[in-house]
Amino acid sequence: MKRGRPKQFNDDEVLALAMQVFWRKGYDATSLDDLVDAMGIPRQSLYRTFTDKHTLFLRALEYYDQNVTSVILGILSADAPAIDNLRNVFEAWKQAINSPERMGCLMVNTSTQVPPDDAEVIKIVEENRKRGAAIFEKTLRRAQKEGDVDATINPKVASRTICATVNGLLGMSRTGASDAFKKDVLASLPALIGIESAA
Amino acid sequence: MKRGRPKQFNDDEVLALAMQVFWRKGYDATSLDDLVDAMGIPRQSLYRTFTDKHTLFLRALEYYDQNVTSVILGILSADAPAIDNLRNVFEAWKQAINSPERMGCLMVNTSTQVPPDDAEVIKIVEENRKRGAAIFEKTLRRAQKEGDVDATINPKVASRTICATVNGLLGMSRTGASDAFKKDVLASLPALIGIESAA
DNA sequence: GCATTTTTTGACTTTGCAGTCTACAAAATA
DNA sequence: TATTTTGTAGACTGCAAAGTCAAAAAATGC
Repeated sequence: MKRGRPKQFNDDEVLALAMQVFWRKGYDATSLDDLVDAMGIPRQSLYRTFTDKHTLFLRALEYYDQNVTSVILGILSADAPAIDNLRNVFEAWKQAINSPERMGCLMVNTSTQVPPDDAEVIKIVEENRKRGAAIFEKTLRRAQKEGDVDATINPKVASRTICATVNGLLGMSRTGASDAFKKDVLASLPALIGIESAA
Repeated sequence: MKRGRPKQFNDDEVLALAMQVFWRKGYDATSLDDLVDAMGIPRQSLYRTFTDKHTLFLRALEYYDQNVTSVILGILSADAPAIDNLRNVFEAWKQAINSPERMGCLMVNTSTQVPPDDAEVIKIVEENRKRGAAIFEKTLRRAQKEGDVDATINPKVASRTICATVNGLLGMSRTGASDAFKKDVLASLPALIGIESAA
């Protein structure tokens, strides 16, 4: 049997809190005091559980991938007509871009913040993006097969373009792009895959 | 006549060097030693001339606006058929996005790096973006008047969408988006204003 | 030449950070 | 109840960073 005092916190719960801080402030601007305050655990417990700041950041990126990005991927992979999944993901992006916290996307933020020599972080960010674009493309191909999207659309080009556009808008949403600006860009996404805008 | 020992450097020249460092590394990751090394001036001269790190950053953003962004605006404002200006600006973006230094755009980088409460920086970034989108839109309207762009294109929506897409791609170019990815997205920009891709 | 003004120079101070140490508390087993 | 294990608490350390100071250097004006 396991002996000793049990932890008074749940690793995933406090990791989610750390992720929030990194998301809002970025890696460099986040101090250990910020993390300790937000996570609500003693500094020593943080080090015992997560090794150090950089390792905690890697864990936070993984957590984001598995708990935030995965929602998007789940929408795209839903057992429904592909066209519905595409429309739903547009709606989900709209929510993220219009969220009042204006935090953007942790992966997008990190991609312009990471130093060029931090291979571990770059790898996570790149894989996250590639996977997102790939699943969007796959869903788009299915929508074409199901006859809901024009077959002349190039699914790889369209998914990459949409990925870039959404990335850009997520970045801009942090510095207060206007509602009109965001609305215009969001409304033009459906046209990129040759379908009518919902609104 | 002016008295005292003359400066051994030119303010704008060293400001350009400081801008390069901020552009490559970002504000937080840039130390004063980095700046002093790159600018090639004594630390005290830096403080005398530019007050402090944050003020120097503001000056660097302004310098970027007036010397880098302005090139883009100049292309769009050239005394030539608007359609030519639009095609030329697509080409200029292509150059920036494919530049081997992979620095992206200082304004795009800053928009995901700036803390939410730094109103001065946010204002400069936002104005830079607004002005860019506005001049693109103006040129697009002129191209429509000149009969080279389909009149059914909504110039405001199209310019905003292109702005978001280019922003996204500039951000991605820092973490090594593939050449194929960048090429696909760049090639789909002309379609957003209803014209054929050059390549 | 000498006083005055401004820049240079490099050492200095201060601050804030990541990470560590130590003493103690709590909870589980025996 | 003693023992073991782990957690908590917060002071501490070392370092790198931003920013300062005072003396020397280089120019001008009297």
